[in-house]
Amino acid sequence: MSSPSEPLSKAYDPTEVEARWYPRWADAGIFRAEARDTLEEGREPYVIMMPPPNVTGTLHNGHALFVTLQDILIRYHRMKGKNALWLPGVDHAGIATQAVVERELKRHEGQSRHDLGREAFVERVWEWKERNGSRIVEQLKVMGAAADWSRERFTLDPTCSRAVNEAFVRLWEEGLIFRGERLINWDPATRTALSNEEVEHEEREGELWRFAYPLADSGGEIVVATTRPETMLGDTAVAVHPEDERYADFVGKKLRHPFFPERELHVIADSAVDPSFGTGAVKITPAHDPNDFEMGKRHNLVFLNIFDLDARVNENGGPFQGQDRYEARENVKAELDRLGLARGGEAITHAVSISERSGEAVEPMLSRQYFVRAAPLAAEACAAFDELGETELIPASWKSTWDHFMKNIHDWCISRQLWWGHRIPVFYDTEKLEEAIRTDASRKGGDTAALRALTDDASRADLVRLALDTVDEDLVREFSVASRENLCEAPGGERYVQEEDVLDTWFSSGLWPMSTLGWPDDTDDLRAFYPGAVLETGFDILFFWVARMMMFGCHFMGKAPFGHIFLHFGHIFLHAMVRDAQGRKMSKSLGNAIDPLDVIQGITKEQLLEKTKTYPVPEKQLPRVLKELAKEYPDGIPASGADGLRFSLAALSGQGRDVKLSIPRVAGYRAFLNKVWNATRFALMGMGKEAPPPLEACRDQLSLADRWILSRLQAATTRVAAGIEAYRFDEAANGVYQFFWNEFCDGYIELAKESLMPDASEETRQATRAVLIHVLDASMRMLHPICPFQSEEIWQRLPGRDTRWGDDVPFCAVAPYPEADASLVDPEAELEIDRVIRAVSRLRNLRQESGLPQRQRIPAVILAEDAAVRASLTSLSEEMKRLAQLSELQISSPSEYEVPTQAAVHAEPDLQVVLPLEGLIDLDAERDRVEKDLAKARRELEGYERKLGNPGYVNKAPADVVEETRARAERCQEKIDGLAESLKRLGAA
RNA sequence: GGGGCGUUAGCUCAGUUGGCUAGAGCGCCGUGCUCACACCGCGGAGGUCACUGGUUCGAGUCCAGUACGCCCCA
Repeated sequence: MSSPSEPLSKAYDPTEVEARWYPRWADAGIFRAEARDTLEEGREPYVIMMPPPNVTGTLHNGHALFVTLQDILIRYHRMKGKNALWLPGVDHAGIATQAVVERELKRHEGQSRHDLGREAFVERVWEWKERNGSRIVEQLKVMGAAADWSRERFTLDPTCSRAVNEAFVRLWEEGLIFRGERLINWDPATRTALSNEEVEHEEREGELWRFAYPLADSGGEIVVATTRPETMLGDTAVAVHPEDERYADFVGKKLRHPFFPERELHVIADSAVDPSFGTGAVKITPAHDPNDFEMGKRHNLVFLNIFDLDARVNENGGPFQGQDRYEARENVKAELDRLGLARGGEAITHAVSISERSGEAVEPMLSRQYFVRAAPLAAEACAAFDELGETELIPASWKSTWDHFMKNIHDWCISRQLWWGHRIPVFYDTEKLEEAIRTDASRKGGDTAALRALTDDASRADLVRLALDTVDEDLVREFSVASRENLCEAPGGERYVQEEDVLDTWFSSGLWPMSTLGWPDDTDDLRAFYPGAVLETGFDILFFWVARMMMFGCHFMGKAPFGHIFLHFGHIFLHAMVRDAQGRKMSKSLGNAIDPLDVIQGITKEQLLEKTKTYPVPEKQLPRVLKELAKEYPDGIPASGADGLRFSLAALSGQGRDVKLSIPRVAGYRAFLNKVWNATRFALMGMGKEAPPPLEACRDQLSLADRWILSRLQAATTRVAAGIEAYRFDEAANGVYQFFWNEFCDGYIELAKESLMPDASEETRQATRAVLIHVLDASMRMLHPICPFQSEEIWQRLPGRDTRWGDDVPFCAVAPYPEADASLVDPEAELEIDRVIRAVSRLRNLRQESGLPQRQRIPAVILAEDAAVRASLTSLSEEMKRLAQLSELQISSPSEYEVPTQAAVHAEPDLQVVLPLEGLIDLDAERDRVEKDLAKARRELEGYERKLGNPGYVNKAPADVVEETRARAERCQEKIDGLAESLKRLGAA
C-alpha cells in the first residue's frame, strides 16, 4: 500500500486511492455547514436537498447520476467560498417498503401483516429499515458524496413527522384538505388507493366485445362494444352521440338489463361519445370508469359499485358475486351468449391503467378518501415561476409540460390504506358520532345501516368506519378533528378514534425542503438554508415530487423552495434518465440494472450473471436476458473507480433525455484518469520534495511554451466553470479532458521535456517546474468537483502544497476553485505555439505519407516569409526536431532556399514545410498528393470567392464576418501559391 | 385524441442567439515498446447533418410538411 509520501505507481489504482480520502474529509468536518456562517457572517448559502432514495432499495446507476451531478455542484460552490449544504436523507416509501416487509414475513414466517397486527408489524418495518437503511449511505460515501451527514433525515423522523401533522392541520383548517367521495384508482394487489401520478398507461392486447341491450318496451336492441364486459353488472345507462342519426330514435328509451330486470337503464345523448368507435353506442358504468363517472354526474345517473376491495364482484353483481373481475368477465360473456345477446368481437390494443407499484390493473372505484384541493396550491406554485420569477426550470423546455400539468391538476388523493407511513392526524369524536348518525338517518328517512349498528351496540371502531363511509359528508366533518397532537393519548382521549389510513409518501417528501430544516419552528437552519439554490432530480418525478414541493413551499413559507438567494434565481434542473446501451431504462425486472458499485469495483461476467439471476426477472425471459448480458459484457465490467464512473456520467449527461451508459465509453474516461496520474508522475520525476519557486517568481523567465499553457489554462478554467454553472456537465468534463490531455500532455509536456534536459539552464528548469506545478495544482482544483478522489490525492502530493496554501487549506476539497487570471492570457504565445504545433504536425504527416519509417531521423526545412515568424520558430527548433524526429531543422526565408526537385512539401498559409529527400520519395505519389491538396484548396477558395462576389453577402452580412472571409481567402490563396509552386517543381522533374 | 422530444461518422454523442467546406471519444486502418503513460504515442480513412419544400446573402441550426423512433398526459 502506498501513501502520498511514496512515489506514484506506474498505473493509477483507484481502489487504493479512493478508500483513503472520504474518512479524512468527513473527520475534518468539511461537509458540515453552519447556519451561523450565513446568519452572522453573511456567507452566501448554497443548498441542495438530496432527493431521498427509498429505504427499500440500493442505489442503481440512475442514483449514481444524481449523486454525481449534485456532488459536482456542491463541491464546486464550496470551493467558490459559499456556505454549501447538501442535506441527505432517505424516504420511507410507504407502499414499496410495506410490500417488501410483507413479502419477507410471508416467506420466512408464513404470516400476513394482519396476523401480526398493526403495532407489531410497524415495529418489524422499523427493524428492517434499521438493518437495510445504512446500505444506501455506504453507497453514497463510496461515490464520494460530500453530504452533511450530521443533518441526515428520514421522512418518518420526529421532526419530519411533526411537519407533516402541522401541514395537514393547517390545510385542513384552510379547507384545502377534505374527505370526499371520488372515483379513485384502487390497486387491488396492494389494497390501497393511489394518486393519478402513480398510475401508468400501458398498451395491451384485448378484445373489443359486443353485446346487445334489449329495449324494455319494444322489440329492438342497442349493441354496445366494450373491453370490460364484466362492468356491465354496474351499467346504469347507454350513451350515444346526440347527432348520431343511427340512434336518434333510441335516445330517452328504456333498456332492460339482462340480469337485473328491476334496474332501469336509459339511453342518453352526450357529445363525449365518439360515434366512430365500436358501435357508436357506449355502455356507462359511472362507478368504475373515469369517463363514465363524468357522464354520470352530467346526467344524474345512479353510481353502482360492483367490486369489493379485492376487485371481486360484490353483492350488487347478483349471481356473479364473489368472482374475481377476470373470472366474472368470462362468465358474464358466457351468460350473455347463452341469452343470445352476444354480438361478436375483435382483437384490439387499448390502454390499460396499471399500478406503478404492483403492476396490477388499477380498478377505478367510487370511494371516500382524503384529498388535497390542489388547484389553489398549484396557482401559487405557478406564480413562483411566472409572476414572481423566483424559480427557473432547466432545461426550459419542461416549462410547457409543467404548465399543462399544473393548470389541469386534479385533487390529490392522499389516503393510503397502509400501516407504514404517517397516520392521518384526524380523530373521530365518538361522543359526537351518535348525533351525526341520527341526523343522517332522519335525513334519509329513518333507517340506515349506521343507525342499525348503533342500536345493535356495534364496536366503536366499526361504528366509526361505517359512519365514515355512509353518513353525509357534512355530518362526517362534524365529528372529525384534525390535530397536531395525538388526541387519543391526551387526557380524555378515550372518546377519540384515530383515522386508520396513512398519508401518501409524497405528502411528506413534498415538505422535505422545510421539514428537514426544522419547520414549523423558526430555526436558524430554516432561516439560513431556506430556500435552496437548486433542485436537481430526474424528470420522471417532476409531478410526484417537484410539483408538491413547489406547492407546499410556496404555500407555507411564502417562498419557493428553490428560490432567490442573494438575487440569484433558484433552479430546478432536470437531468436525463440513465439507460442501457439499447436505450432501455435500467430496471431490475428487465435484468439490465447495473449496480454502480460493480462499475466502480469491477465485476466478472460470471458474477454479473449470477447477480442478475437474483433480480425479479420473469422466469421465461431469464435465458434471453442472460444471453444479452453476456453479449454486452463479454469481459465483465472493468473497475473504473468512483472517479471514473463520475467522470463518465458527467461527460455523457448532455441535456437530452437519455444518458446511455456504455461500458467501453466508461473505460475511455478511466484511461483519462490514468493519463492524469502519469502526467503527474512525469512532472514530479526528478523534482524531489523541494518545491519549485512559485510561478510569480518566474514570471520573467517564462518561455513561449510556458506562456502558451498558462494562457490555455485560463481558457479551460473559464470553460469548465461556465459548464458547471450552466448545468452543462458534459462541457465541464470535456473542458478538463481536452485541456489536460490534448494541450497539457500532448502539447506542453512534450515541449517542456527539452527544458528539463540536463543541458538546460537551472533557471529554465526551475521555471518549467514552476509552471508544471502551477498547472497541475490548478487542474486538480478544476477537476475536483468531478473526480474528488484522484484530484485530492494528486493535489496533496504536489511539492510545496504547504507554502502555497498553508494550514487553512488542508484539502483540495476546500481550496479555492481556480479563477481565470487575465494577466496570464497571452494571444501572442497562443498564436506562435499553435504555429509550431501545426508545423510539427505537417512534418509528421509528410514523413508518414512519404512512407518513411518513424525511427529514421531526417532533415527538414521550414520556410517562412516573415522574419518574426522565423525567429519564433527558431527559438523552438530543438523542440520541433525532437517532436518530428528530425536530424536537423533549417529555418529560412523562401528567397534564400531553393526547394530541391525531390522533396515533399506542404504549404500552410504562413509557412511551408519541406522534407528534402533525394531518392527517398516517390515523385509520382508526391505529385498526386500535392494535386489533391491543391484541388481541395482551390475548391475552398472558390467557396470564398463565390461569397465575396455576391453583393447580397457583402452588403448584408456583418462586416466582421465578411472581413473574416476575406482574410481566409487571402490565406487560402497563399497556400495555393505554395502548392502550385511545388507542383511546378515536381512537374519539371 | 392532446402535448413534448429525438433522427449528425461503424457505435455513443457535441455543435450557444443562422456566419470557417461539421467536431469529440470509442471502434477501424497504418505505424512506433523514444527514459510519464501500450489505460500510450504518431499518422490516416470515414458524414448528400432522416426526407421534401420554404425563409435568408447564407440553414445541421429558423418555419411548414413527411417518415421512423421514444416519452408524457387523457
